[in-house]
Amino acid sequence: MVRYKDNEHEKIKSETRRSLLDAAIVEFAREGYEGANINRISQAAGFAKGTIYNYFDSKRALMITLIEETAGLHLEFITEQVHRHDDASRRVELFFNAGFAFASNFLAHGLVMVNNLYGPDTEFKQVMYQAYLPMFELVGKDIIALGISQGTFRQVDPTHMASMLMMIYLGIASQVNEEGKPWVEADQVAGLVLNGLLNQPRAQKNKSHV
Amino acid sequence: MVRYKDNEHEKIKSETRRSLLDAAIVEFAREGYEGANINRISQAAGFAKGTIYNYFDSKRALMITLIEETAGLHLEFITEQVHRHDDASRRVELFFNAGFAFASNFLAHGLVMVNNLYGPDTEFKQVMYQAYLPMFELVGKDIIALGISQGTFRQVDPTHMASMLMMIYLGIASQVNEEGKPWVEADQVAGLVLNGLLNQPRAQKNKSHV
Amino acid sequence: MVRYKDNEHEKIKSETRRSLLDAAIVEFAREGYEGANINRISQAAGFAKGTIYNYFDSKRALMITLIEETAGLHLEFITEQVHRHDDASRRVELFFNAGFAFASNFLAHGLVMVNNLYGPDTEFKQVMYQAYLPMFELVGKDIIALGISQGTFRQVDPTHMASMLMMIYLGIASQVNEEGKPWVEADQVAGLVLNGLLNQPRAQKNKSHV
Amino acid sequence: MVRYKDNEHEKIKSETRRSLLDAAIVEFAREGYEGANINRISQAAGFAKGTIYNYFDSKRALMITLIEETAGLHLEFITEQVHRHDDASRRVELFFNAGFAFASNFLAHGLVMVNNLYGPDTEFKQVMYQAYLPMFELVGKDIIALGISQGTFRQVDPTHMASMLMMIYLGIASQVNEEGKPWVEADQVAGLVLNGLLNQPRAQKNKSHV
DNA sequence: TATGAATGAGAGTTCATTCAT
DNA sequence: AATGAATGAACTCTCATTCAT
Repeated sequence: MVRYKDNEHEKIKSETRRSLLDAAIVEFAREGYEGANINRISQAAGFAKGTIYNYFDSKRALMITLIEETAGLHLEFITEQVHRHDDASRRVELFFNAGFAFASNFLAHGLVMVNNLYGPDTEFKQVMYQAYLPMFELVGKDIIALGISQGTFRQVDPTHMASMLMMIYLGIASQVNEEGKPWVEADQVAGLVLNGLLNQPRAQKNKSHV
Repeated sequence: MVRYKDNEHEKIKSETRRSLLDAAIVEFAREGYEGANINRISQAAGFAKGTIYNYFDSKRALMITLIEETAGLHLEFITEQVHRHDDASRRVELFFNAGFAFASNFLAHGLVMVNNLYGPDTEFKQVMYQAYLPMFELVGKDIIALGISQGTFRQVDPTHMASMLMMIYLGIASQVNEEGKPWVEADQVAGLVLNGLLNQPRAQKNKSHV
Repeated sequence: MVRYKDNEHEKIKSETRRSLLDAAIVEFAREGYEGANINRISQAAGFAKGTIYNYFDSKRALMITLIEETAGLHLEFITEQVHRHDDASRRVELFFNAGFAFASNFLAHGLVMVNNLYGPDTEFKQVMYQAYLPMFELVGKDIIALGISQGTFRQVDPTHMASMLMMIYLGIASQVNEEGKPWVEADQVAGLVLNGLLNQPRAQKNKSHV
Repeated sequence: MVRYKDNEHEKIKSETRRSLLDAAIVEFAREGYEGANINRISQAAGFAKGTIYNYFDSKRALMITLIEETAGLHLEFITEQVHRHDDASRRVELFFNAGFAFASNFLAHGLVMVNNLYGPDTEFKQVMYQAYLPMFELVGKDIIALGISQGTFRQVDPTHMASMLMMIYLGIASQVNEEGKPWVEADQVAGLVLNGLLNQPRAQKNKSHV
């Protein structure tokens, strides 16, 4: 039994896998899970129908891979930006800004996540919750609890408030138009939320627009 | 066919239609649009599978009917409660309370609406927006603009703020558990939002929890 | 809820089902279970591809139905003939004659049974054994045990000998040519077996041929 | 490519071929021809899926090779034992004993042969008959005709009786349980058959069991 | 010689929809 | 108006086979 396994094969495999995942997220975003067509994904990636099954066990497995990959990407994207400042109030703004930027830059990923979050498939929902737990923790600890300990936020329950922020974020960020623009601006939402969080609500700016 | 029978026919027809719609909303809520099974809907309503096509042109037409019907029901439910008080701040609370109550009492309807709102089907989304326009107007005029004219709310753009309130409401209210309970309370959301809206943010109550 | 279910529907259903089963046994006989094509069966029966699924849950379920139906038919066919005489020796001859006649007249049924009996599918084997139990009992009780009680057969274990007869029968009867003719004659096998069973082996007839 | 390497290549090739055949007979026995998976065979033999096509043109060709190889093995096994005695009656016993021993010792081979013998694939059946012709001849000449010339067997047609013996043997020997044990003993079958063959049927032994 | 990524024909199955009754 | 048998397009998934390395 001789093994010729070399870097060449590994490289091809990883590139093919990447193409398939990229094609899949686009298809899932456009058609939803049920409407998505596995053969179309394979062909959009430049391969024959069957190829996708060399990389993923099933349509469901493909979606689950995408959810987990996206959650990781999403977390990384947001964490990196939130941690740029140490002030909790500033972090709230960064959180919404980064979140909305993610929704804009990774339009398909965002749509797929929201489809799953609000869709009827309970397994996907479960996977979503698991995969997004770290982000809940980020918001709860590195933003809310931080703000409380810094004395700038009211004494709220961090977990509870984290849920609320996440939901507001998801609810709004997910409603983007076709270019990835949300209907409202990140700063406006951040402002609204901060007014609810701060011990000393800030002087109102931008009186004429939210 | 004699005339005195016509009314009876109309009644039977309308009862059948009602049963079908009721069965459909449950099926769509549980399975999503693509996963829903026309046959199962008919059976659940107590009819054979062909019957549904005597009342609706297609599965899509059935869903569109449901969206429009639900939007009407939803608007009526919320309008009735919001109009119980004339004070804009009080109306914000009533709006969230009524909204969450609707999500609880009309669980299936709520799930189907959210599925469509966040789902991939653009036609359904269009129909949703059209159908919910009156509710946007209710919030914009009878709550936000009212509050501004009453002097209690900041000078925000009513349309914009109405969008934001609707999205916060939908984002949160849609994430209910299986008994229809949302993760956060209507009052908490209303409090958060009011703090962002009021000229004079209220003294903070419930310091320990949100 | 009005029911128009009438004899017409029942009749159509039972005729269609019959056609499908008839087409199926032919297809299974020619192609084997794995090689058989569900769509081809439906079309051979004069229906569209999908029709078969209005009558059978799956390809497997269809095969199981056929096994059970055939076993019943087979038993009925053989029982009727075996019971024509009360003498055990005569019944041995009738058994082999009836069995070979069945293999000839129900060629496809016989091939399918033997395919399953000697094939790799354990579920089908199980179903076969269950379905053919009554025939084992027929041979054990109404032939072997009868012959012993009549004093013409040696004191053999009825169950054991029934197995042996069944296997000899199946082994031989199943090897028919394309017109349904077995390679050896029923009478010859019966003769061979009777010589092994009888207390007083018969005078040898047909000396020149087996 | 230097010459002294050729022998080594030949050896490696032949070892690889052997591994593939060994893995194949197991897979075919467990899954049947249609259910067998070429990929799984290669893997079980310790090679990648493509390797098998360096040695066999196709799945069918692989099966045909196995049939022919097994028939040779089978014949050798039985011939060797049958020829140990010169007495025809004794040879009948040896034939059944050796046959049942083969079924036990070469369980997978036996299953595959029987699958093909009773299966729907006519090409495989043809190959089987061709490959087993020498064994038919062994039985016809070295057992039946011998017994007749020795005066111990009745004047039967050797070819015909050989068919019958082969079929009884295959029919019974093929129905082994998972450890390779047939339901009835070789001696019992031999006894039954001998009683049908002998000029002077033997005194009955084992009256209580078969 | 061995590899394994890629192929694509073909399978079983589902189900919205039609229509004669 | 209600029925339910029939339809057939469309889908996911399997796997024998090819071939460049």
